[in-house]
Amino acid sequence: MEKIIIVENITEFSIKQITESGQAFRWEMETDGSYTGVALGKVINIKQEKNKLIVSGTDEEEFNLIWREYFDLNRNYKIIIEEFKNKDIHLDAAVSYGDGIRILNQDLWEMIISFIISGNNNIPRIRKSIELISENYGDFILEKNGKKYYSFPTPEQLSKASIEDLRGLGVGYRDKYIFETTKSIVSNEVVLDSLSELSIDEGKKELKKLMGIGDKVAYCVLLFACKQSSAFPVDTWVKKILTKFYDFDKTNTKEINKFALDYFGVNCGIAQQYLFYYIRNNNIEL
DNA sequence: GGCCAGGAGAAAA
DNA sequence: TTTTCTCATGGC
Repeated sequence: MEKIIIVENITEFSIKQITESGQAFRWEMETDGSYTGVALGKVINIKQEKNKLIVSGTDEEEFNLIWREYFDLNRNYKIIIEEFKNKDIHLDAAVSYGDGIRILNQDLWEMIISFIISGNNNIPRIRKSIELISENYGDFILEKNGKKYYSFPTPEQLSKASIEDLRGLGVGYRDKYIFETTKSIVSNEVVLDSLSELSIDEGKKELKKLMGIGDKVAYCVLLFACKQSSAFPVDTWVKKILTKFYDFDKTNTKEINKFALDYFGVNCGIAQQYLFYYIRNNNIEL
């Protein structure tokens, strides 16, 4: 019998918006409107009814210990959103459209590989590759409704894959990046344990030692796995946002980050997520 | 059939 | 130091 708990009084939270906003790749909507996700080596299902969550696959103790932090429920979004709403009409619209988005606190290693795959790629194909990697190199967790779920492999598990093996999973030319990065982690050439304690600049510098990680991917990793809400990833969509909404067309990463921090504030990474989701899902005049 | 996708590395300027 | 070219792949 599966464990089911009910969590009440959850505000500024939409499981749909959170899992469909392009920050996580292993959540899927079920036919009943609930969402099943694989994260932290576990499988959980969440059905949301306004401010109430019906969560299966965990218990209260584990929810408070792990999932509360994963869903960033310890952060007060009311204050952040209020500040964004008063910033300008674009961010106001983006925040309204993305109502309920929170920045997940995901596994560092999984984010590194996931966003290496994301480069010059599209979200459905990124999801597909991550799924295949998990099926082939992760651990079997459980079977539910005829579907088997696998954890994301550890660096040691993934190190068993050759470049050719990885190419077979649809990652394209990123096969070498994944192979080399995995090797760097397994050999302790780059140590992930204390990465979250570094400053944002030091963290980026460390991450960029890994093959396949540049400024954009490093900021995604820092934002989605290291609680660096000032990390401001700039992809093709955010570039459009900056030029069209903010008349800012500089391409230098340092200058962009200075602008983002000065204008949006210390939570510019969170602003970025609302804007990204907004422009990506609306055909706004470009 | 060219263009695009949550870019990065290597070569060239 | 900054710009340009190339990379694998599926969807349109």
